[in-house]
Amino acid sequence: MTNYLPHPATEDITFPAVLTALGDETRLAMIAILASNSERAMTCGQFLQLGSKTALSYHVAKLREAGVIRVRPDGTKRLLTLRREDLEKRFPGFLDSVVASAMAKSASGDQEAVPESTGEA
Amino acid sequence: MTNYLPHPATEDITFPAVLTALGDETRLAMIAILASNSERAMTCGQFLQLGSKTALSYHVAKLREAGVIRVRPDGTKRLLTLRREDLEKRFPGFLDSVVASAMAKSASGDQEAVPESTGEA
DNA sequence: CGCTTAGTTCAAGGATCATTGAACATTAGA
DNA sequence: TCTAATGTTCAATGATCCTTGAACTAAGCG
Repeated sequence: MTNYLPHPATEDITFPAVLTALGDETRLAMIAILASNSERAMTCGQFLQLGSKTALSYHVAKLREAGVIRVRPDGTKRLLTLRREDLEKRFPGFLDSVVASAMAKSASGDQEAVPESTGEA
Repeated sequence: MTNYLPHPATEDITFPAVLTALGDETRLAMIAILASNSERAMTCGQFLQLGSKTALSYHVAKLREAGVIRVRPDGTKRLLTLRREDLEKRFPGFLDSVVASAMAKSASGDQEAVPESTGEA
């Protein structure tokens, strides 16, 4: 199994859990960054601007447990992706409106896309 | 001033606060009921199915402080309304997607519209 | 093996949350 | 004025949240 970190099945994602997971500035910023990065997978390390390693580990777990992101081990790293399709299936239009609002807010904070690692993971 | 209960101005409504306010089953249910009631004002008492008077008072305050609902005194009652236009101005499409998902979820719970008080308060 | 990179786990701490019951305030009606 | 209806406030309680630093695990490189 490439997938030993527990993720809820699509049908087990609940709306209050997703809302709660997104109702935190750090996590909302992570989602905005992930979305603005054109859906490319990102590592926890690429979010260090938002908090300490420990704090990020905590927030990543929250987002994963709520079903908002998928976390896949890759060497010593973790690759994070938005569960866009699953969320769209379950809560149509919701993620897009969240991302739009989250990016509008963080626009004042001048959120530039994270530089690509030219090769690959 | 008809409006002594503190409400945030439209431009002061923040996205994380709104998400946090909605990330609770009771409050989400209240929003779904308010929306399903065709935007008519409702009183706290009409939500007693969802919790005690004290608990409702608490949740109503949370929703008001986050800018999700407006609360207007009317006799001994409080009239609650969704701040639909303000939210739409600030987070376009968001409320509609939330209401849609919230009603889909509570559909299993068989949420019928609250009977109208045929006369008026 | 030894070292580095990347992230996790744990315990502790302070903050906020949601619920409860008792007491209170306000408005309206008899 | 007395009483009922509708909510609010307060203090207490147990749960959950977010952050921190220290210790740890796991993978890859030389």
